[in-house]
Amino acid sequence: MARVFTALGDEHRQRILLLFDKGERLNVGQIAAASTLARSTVSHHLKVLHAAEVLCSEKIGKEVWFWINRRWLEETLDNVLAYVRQNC
Amino acid sequence: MARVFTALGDEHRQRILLLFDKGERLNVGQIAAASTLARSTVSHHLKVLHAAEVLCSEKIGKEVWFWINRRWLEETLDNVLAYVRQNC
DNA sequence: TTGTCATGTCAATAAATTTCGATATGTTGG
DNA sequence: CCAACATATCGAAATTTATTGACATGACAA
Repeated sequence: MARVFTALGDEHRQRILLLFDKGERLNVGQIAAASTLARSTVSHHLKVLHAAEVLCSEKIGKEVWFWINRRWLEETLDNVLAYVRQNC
Repeated sequence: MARVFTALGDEHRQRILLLFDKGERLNVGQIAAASTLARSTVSHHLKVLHAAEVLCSEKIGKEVWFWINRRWLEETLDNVLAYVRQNC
């Protein structure tokens, strides 16, 4: 769960997340095209986001499609918010 | 707002935040004593947390007291959660 | 004023992360 | 099989962040 905050605590990764429209899936090429970073760098950030379970992915043919793990994000933020309300 | 995630995305800073009981105020000495890090390192992390507005501080005499900015934390998490629910 | 205590700041080093190009892997179409 | 394509991975360099002890500051008490 702590990994989520690390993942979200980077400007480029935040930009990547903001690319996604509601329920949209994007492949690496689309994400890289919208970024100023090199493809391999984008790949690195996607790995971090995936490891934090913020993004899900599925490989279809040659392409890998990513989408936001809304459920996990919501659950994590909800838990932290509940903790704050109860203990802070 | 993005700074909050950066601030929370560090293990040592998370530990520091978890030290605080509900509504409690702690001074730098108490926080440093509960940590394995050097005092100057703790001071650095407190600065980061303060810059992100996660912690408030007040100097009283020789000591500086810190406490959690519950309102800001709650507001930030609430906003992000609302965004996620609406756009993800 | 002098000494002590709590904390902040500085400069140097260490460690972690980011970044990129080159290369590898795996997939599809010819 | 071969070529073209999408993506991942590797290794090195660059950048950022973390870490520390030494020193500075500022408050209080004697």
